[in-house]
Amino acid sequence: MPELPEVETVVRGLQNTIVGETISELEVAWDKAFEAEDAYDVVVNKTIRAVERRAKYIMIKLDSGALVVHLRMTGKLTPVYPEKHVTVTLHFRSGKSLYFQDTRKFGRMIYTPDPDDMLSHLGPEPLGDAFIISLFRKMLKAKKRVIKPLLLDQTFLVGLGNIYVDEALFQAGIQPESLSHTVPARNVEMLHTAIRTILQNSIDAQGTTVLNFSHGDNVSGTYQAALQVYGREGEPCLICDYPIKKIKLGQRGTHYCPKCQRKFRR
DNA sequence: CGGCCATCCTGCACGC
DNA sequence: TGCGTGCAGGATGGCC
Repeated sequence: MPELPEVETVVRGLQNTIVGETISELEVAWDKAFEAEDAYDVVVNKTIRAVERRAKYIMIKLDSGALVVHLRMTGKLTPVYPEKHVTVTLHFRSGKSLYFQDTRKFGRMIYTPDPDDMLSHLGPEPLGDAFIISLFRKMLKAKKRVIKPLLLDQTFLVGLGNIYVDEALFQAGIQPESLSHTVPARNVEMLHTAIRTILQNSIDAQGTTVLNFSHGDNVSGTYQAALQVYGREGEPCLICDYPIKKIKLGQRGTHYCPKCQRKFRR
């Protein structure tokens, strides 16, 4: 499933392939996948001026306004016609097309006249220069929440999905049920490093590696090799050999090592 | 405000 | 083998 690194990879690809293309036709095969305040044809005859990423959203900027795309779990944007599960197609004057393929149909493409406004509720970018340790410490202190659901909350911090959160908390030695404001500075520092390292490494890997995501915890490719707790319930911790535990937290499967990760509550 | 739940949707794993 | 059931996930919205 696409998390921030895969979205970043998609954006970089689109920057090289669709900027400058003019939309000649919009084809909506699955009605819920496309939203626009006005009629669908607002995008027709508009030219793509830039493609940017914000959080896990892809912003396809037009002469005016933008198409904001969220791939959710199974969405893909591809210039090659996929046989199945195409929800939206952008046809270009050049004769080329861009297909939004989405097996599970959770993904959305939304036309908005003001993309920055639409995405203004989102938290800071973890890989941005502004995301420094002192800021992160303040952010965690300001909330009194269970840390895992907090890190998944995109209005708090963007980019982390269920898999990366489990991995980052493991690397930082923090038990997922810990309360955000009680985590010691040392562990906050480790968490900050873990989040940035995991995301950056994953972006770097996707530039050169074809990752094959199949389903749930059945993840293959180099990505899987990097997973230390996610999907490893009952298997030995790579540090201490104690069996990895799986619990339900905020409706999400949560994996951690009961020995290596401390529960900070006060 | 925070925690919890359902919702969306499909494919896959599991048990009988 | 074949069927039914449950689970996985990101984001949103409703409820208490």
